[in-house]
Amino acid sequence: MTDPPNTDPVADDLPEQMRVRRDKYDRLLASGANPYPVGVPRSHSLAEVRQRFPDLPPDVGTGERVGVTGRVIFVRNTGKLCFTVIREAGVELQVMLSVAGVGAESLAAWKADVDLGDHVFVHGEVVSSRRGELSVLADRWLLAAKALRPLPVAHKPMGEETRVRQRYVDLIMRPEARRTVEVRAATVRTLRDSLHRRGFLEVETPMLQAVYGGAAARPFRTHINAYDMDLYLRIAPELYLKRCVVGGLERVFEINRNFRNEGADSSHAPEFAMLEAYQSYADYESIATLTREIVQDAARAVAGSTVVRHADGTERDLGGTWDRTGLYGAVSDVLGELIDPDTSRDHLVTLAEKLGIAVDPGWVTGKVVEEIFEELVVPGLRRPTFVWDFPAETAPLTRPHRSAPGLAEKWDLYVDGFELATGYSELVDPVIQRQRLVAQSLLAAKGDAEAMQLDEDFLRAMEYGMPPSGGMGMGIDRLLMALTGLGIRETVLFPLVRPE
RNA sequence: GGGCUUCUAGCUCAACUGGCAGAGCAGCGGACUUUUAAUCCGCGGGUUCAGGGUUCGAGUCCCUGGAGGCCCA
Repeated sequence: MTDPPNTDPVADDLPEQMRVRRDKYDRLLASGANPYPVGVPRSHSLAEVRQRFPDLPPDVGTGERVGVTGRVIFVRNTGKLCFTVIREAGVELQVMLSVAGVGAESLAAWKADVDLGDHVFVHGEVVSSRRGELSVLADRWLLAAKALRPLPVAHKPMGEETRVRQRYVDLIMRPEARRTVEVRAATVRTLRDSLHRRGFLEVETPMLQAVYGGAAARPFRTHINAYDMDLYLRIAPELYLKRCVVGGLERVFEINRNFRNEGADSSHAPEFAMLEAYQSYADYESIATLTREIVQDAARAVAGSTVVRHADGTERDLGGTWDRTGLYGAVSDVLGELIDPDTSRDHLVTLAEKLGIAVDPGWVTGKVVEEIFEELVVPGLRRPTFVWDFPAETAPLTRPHRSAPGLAEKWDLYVDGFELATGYSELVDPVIQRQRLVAQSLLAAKGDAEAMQLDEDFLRAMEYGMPPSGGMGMGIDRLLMALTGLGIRETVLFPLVRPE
């Protein structure tokens, strides 16, 4: 069923260019043509045509007839010979329509009915134009799908907001947008391959959780009608992946979305894809090697080598074994005085405030050190750098350092001034783990919105015995940023935006 | 949360101290059988983000709200 033409009162309010296209649509229907046929007899993709005739000299025919499709992205209509560039799957090809080829009536219909943005089918001989452009010289054509909205100007960059809100238009207009999607897909596939090659099993753990945990973050809350109870969207998969390790899945990973109810800016998104991997009988040293290797695998997959090229044209070498520094050592160096786990909280607060950091009175001592670190050291970490041995207080799921009191066996990996990944020797002692989580739940009771909940089932699992393990987590969006130099909103196809 | 800033034609942007709302591309009509952001002639296209206020007169000034961006926390 189709509405009769021009009875929609809204149609009168349409912008001129949409009204024009609506009128063409109506006219096509009235003439018995179908603006949205179920299919067209395509014989070759544009890529296949280009592949088959890579080096045609100018102004020759091939005798080869093909049926091709594509979106009209460029139109130059003259009296008896029309040139149009169509694009399909990122490949462009010129089509030529002439009076001699299709007849006067069909050519007139082409000029009257086809707009920029339409999908068309063109059948004809593969030729080259006098200027040497590979082309299909039509003997017939069909509309494959009418575009009712005009495309943006091809030669001026679209506004960033339009690009994000209407990614489909961005993908139509900007080959680079398509390329970013391809790079992301290649990266994720490579991560999976790298881990599978190393004997890891991919699992999927709950996103809807009655008790959230595994990170310090505010959750999103939702509700399940069947149980009439509140649930949380997960902030991390860690506690479930550790249950897997307890169960004997000794190398597991998950690539999936986490949700954190916090600020949204150029490097933080409320939902973000993350890789977490856990390996029995590994520790934070071997997990660092694993992390470096899979990042370098990803670089080689998208750039062909460990030297990646960023969107601004600069290059980053992600090869080699990467720098490493100790957290306390780095902070001591930049402050010019010794800072260690015994440094008093009062002194650290004084230093922090001198740096202009707004110190939250609820911060524990280790948190103050980390804030100073993030303020003074992180922005300078451009080359991939592991920062080792964090304060134990801020890492409640991490094993205490094997030799240094007050520290945890945790590293963070930084590149281009942001955190890319984190890794631990996992805490597997259920008694200490219970003490840590009880302490966290007390913080929560005192109003710390980022503190962890007490997950009794997780503790029960730990009490069955978890082997010594290493674990790591890495933001997929962050990895894309490191590989491409793009902002997070460019690496995500449909980032969250407020409704218009 | 605070400060600064932007929102005008389908798209990208102009419009001086408040004085007839414009350009390029896109669109419509016409010419053109080799174009590469074609060219030439002609023509249309606006709730200036929304609402209120000041004024003879508001895209412009003021207030409230909305959606972006940048900086700070």
